[in-house]
Amino acid sequence: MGRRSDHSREELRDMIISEGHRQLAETGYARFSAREVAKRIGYSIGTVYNVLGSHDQLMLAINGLTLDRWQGHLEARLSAETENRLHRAIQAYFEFAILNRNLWTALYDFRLPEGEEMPDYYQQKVRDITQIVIAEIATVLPPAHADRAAPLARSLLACVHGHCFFTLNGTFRLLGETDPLEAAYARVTDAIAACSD
Amino acid sequence: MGRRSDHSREELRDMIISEGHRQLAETGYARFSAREVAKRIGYSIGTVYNVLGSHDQLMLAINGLTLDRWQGHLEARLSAETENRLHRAIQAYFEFAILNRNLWTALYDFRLPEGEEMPDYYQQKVRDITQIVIAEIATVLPPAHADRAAPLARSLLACVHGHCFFTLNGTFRLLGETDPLEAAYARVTDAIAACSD
DNA sequence: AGGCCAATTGAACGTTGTCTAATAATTTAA
DNA sequence: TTAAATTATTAGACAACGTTCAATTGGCCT
Repeated sequence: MGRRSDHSREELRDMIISEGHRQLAETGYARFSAREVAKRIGYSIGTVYNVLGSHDQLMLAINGLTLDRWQGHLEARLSAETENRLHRAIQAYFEFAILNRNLWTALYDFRLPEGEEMPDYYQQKVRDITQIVIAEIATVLPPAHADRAAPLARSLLACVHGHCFFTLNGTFRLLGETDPLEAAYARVTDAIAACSD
Repeated sequence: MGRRSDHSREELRDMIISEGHRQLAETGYARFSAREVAKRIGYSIGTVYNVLGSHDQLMLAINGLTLDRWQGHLEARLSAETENRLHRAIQAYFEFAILNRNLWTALYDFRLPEGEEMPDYYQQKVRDITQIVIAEIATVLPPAHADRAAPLARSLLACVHGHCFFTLNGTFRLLGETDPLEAAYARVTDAIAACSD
């Protein structure tokens, strides 16, 4: 067959990515397959490669979509919340990861070959999410220490990430930790207290 | 051919695991292949499967070896260190991960299928490493708060893990963080200070 | 109508994990 | 010392994967 009028190239790209997103959520990164995506949307494997370029670029696009959803989730949970916004943010972090286990895990399972950098559009998404956290940290820090907000936010992001990661990969269950969210929140309040001496 | 007298079953198992370990260190988890391991030790792929059982069990055994090395590295760096042992421990954590990037990363890239638990021998190795950290935390905590050592150690392990993870996967570089080790150490001292109020 | 060109295909290739029937060597039994 | 049982090892088969690409299809323009 040749040109098909029912989908533009742009629409087809979106179809592939969103079907891939759906499939990744179901099967997880290890069992994800571009062939299966092609089959499900009724196109051949060749078309997927013509439109997306490679497995890596497909994964990048899918993970990018996950980042969008994650940011949306975070903003939704944070909107109209006036007190304890930091606790709410950490809760939203965990919530998204647990509700979208396969998608969230794939963000870190997938890596470009050594030496290759993430494309700009992807890097920007990561920075955007980080910026939300920086802003939240800035509001709870004394104005005199406003310059500490960015490095502190990066560090606390890593800290919360670690707690979330150990929750999902079973390490915390193995070690007998029963309330990882509160543990993460405790580390955040400790750090802010230390910075507000 | 049949039985070969030059290697006992036990020796062959060790050969496979240590050659797999070597190959994992070189190529990383994504490109690791049991077939290649077989080729390098001069046995066929079938033998590897007869001795190890499956790709998953081979990975488990290899990651178990990595955990052994990690614990050894940590103990070596900590031995005969009398002051600032906690700082030294975090440094050793980062050092091992950076020096053995592919091996360390594979500890978290590899996961058993959903629902399957890590075997006991593997869980015990994780607990053993954790116990070292618990002991270190206990020594810097006021005796009155000795019961906080275990949960605090778990949480700080997750925190340091997050910093190390973001260092190796490029997130920290992306965000402009230049000294992740000291950031992690700051979080640890903050937590201990808060617990020693 | 005829030709151009973008879109699409599916077969081909090399690689992977996994399984299994066949084979070879060793140990045990007669 | 043979014969039988046991164990170790192999290589080929299978399905699935990512990737490439020559061939083909069908809409568009002149």
